[in-house]
Amino acid sequence: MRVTTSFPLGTLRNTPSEAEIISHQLLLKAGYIRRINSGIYAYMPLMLRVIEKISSIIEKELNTIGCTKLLLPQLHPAELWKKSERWEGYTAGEGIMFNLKDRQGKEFGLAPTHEEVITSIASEIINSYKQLPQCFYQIQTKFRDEIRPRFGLMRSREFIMKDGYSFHSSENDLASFYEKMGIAYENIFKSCGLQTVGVEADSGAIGGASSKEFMVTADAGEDSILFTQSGSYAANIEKAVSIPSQPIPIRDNISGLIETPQQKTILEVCKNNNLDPTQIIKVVVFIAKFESKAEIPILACIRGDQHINEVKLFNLVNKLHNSNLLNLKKIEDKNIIEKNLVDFPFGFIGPDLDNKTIKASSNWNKTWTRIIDSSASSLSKFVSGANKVNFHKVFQSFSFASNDYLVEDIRNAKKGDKIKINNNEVLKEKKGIEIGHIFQLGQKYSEKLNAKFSDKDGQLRNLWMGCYGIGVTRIAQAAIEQNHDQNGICWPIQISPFEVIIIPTNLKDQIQRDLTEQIYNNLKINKIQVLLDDRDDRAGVKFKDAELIGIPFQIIIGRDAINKEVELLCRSNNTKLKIDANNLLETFIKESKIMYNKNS
RNA sequence: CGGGGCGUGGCGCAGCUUGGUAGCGCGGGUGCUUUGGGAGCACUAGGUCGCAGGUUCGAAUCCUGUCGCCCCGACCA
Repeated sequence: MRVTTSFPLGTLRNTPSEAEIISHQLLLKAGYIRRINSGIYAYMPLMLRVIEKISSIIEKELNTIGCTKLLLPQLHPAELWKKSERWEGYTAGEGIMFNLKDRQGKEFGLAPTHEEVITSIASEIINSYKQLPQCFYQIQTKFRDEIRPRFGLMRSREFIMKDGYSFHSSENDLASFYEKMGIAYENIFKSCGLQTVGVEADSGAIGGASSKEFMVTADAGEDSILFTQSGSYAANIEKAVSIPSQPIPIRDNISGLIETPQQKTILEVCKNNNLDPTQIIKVVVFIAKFESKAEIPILACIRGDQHINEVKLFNLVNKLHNSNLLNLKKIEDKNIIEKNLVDFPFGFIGPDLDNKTIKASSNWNKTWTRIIDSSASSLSKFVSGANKVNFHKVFQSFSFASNDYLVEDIRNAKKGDKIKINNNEVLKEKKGIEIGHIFQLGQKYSEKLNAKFSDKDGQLRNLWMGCYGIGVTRIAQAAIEQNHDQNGICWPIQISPFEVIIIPTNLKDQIQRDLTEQIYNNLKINKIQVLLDDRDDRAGVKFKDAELIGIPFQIIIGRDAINKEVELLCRSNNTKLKIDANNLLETFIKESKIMYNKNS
């Protein structure tokens, strides 16, 4: 490709002010993307080549394990999503699915994901266990009405995703395919030149039993990963399980009511009464709203020095009820409290708060669902709210054993926690960018969409399903976050838009021009992906742009052209080789091979 | 949705306090010079100052409303 005739670069001298993180700034400055609207971007020619590179790496790896590529519609009829009972949750309120009506008033959604469509197709074309297993995938634009799009392609409203769906005759077969997919994912990310870590994850709104996320570690990441140094454990903070520190034993001479005027926070209570946060149980109040319109008030109790993990709590509450949980909110708003509660001692609530605090006139369920984290339930003597304004209380040998209480893990694991009692390894924390996520869905969708097959015994059974996503455009940006320097992008060669860029320093020099053409044509004939910067600009301009756009190799043709000598420069480590033009192709092939092998 | 910031040519910004009809750097075009690290000189094109009202002889500037973008959070995955 020639820059002047077929591949305008569109680089900028100044960094657009809208970009906060380095990868986003570089994508804009180097002309890879242009913003059209919040969270909506155009992929410019350079970017499209990166996307195509990543896509073909994915395709190659997935085809190897027997997956089949197809392309599904992006406009989905609401009825399909109503069958899976996700329409409400995905469109109402804070749902992420863009939706619209056609001229007849029929409802549609713009696809954020494709479980419904693929399951409905699978149910039609898969009849027998003999056709299983089967895995379909596609690479396509997804639409998500993100509450807050940010950081360019990291969280955008339109993005390119590889999504795959597998179908199995048994849970075992699903589990083993899931493992195979995990390995394929590792190969894919390695082939893209990325350093990733696989972590246990929450399966969120997609649902299902087991799920694993693949993270690119980077400070700009939106997720937190907890892991041990040895690699024995790694999980998303939303999912991570750990052992909290030992509580400090509470002193013997304390009992009964403690007057705690205006002391609404754990810290204030501790400071004024010579207590430690580990001796206190804090009670946080939530309201859970379900698709069935049911509203259930929740008391969540946890040791004072620990924090509630709302994802864990959400999943738990969701399981307790046979309707979908739409939304779980802390109760803080005065109006909501006044409308639904009576004599509510906000700031002084204990785990034994009376059900009578819920007003008869309220829409809420009239019993508190009491969920106790095990960090709290293991305390036999502790301090908590006395359910009376300005008072706390010492609970002596209080037990959470009755039916009123549910003891579960709703605690946020944190760095410094141990993962096993007899193991001194502690958790460390890093930020990560989620670029892939694999799920064992089980039969959730096949059941709702009636996708069955005949098993060996002639019985109709629900298909077992897995689903597997990779953020293609997100990989591109994450790769920049991991591979750049002060001068610009340093693409891993596997996903670079070109392998090499030719920079003639002075095109007015006939000798340089001739040598440039000769080298360019020779590389092209030999199927090297080469960009020729044939702009009649000064050398400095072309050097700067080449560094900015991050092509891994530069061939510089300059004064020594008269001696048939050129330079081969490596972008990432800045090493320069002076070579005879006749040996250039050979040397380049050798050097690029080394780089391909190093990265993957 | 709450908090903060910002909307002035393709990009980065100044001007606004104290109203007088828009400016700088980069980028673009033409010419000459220059040619291995974002060149120099000269000329030049390009802006309903986000939008709508209002105040005023006169509004980028003051007032009201509105839309949008970015960041933090909530939320979401």
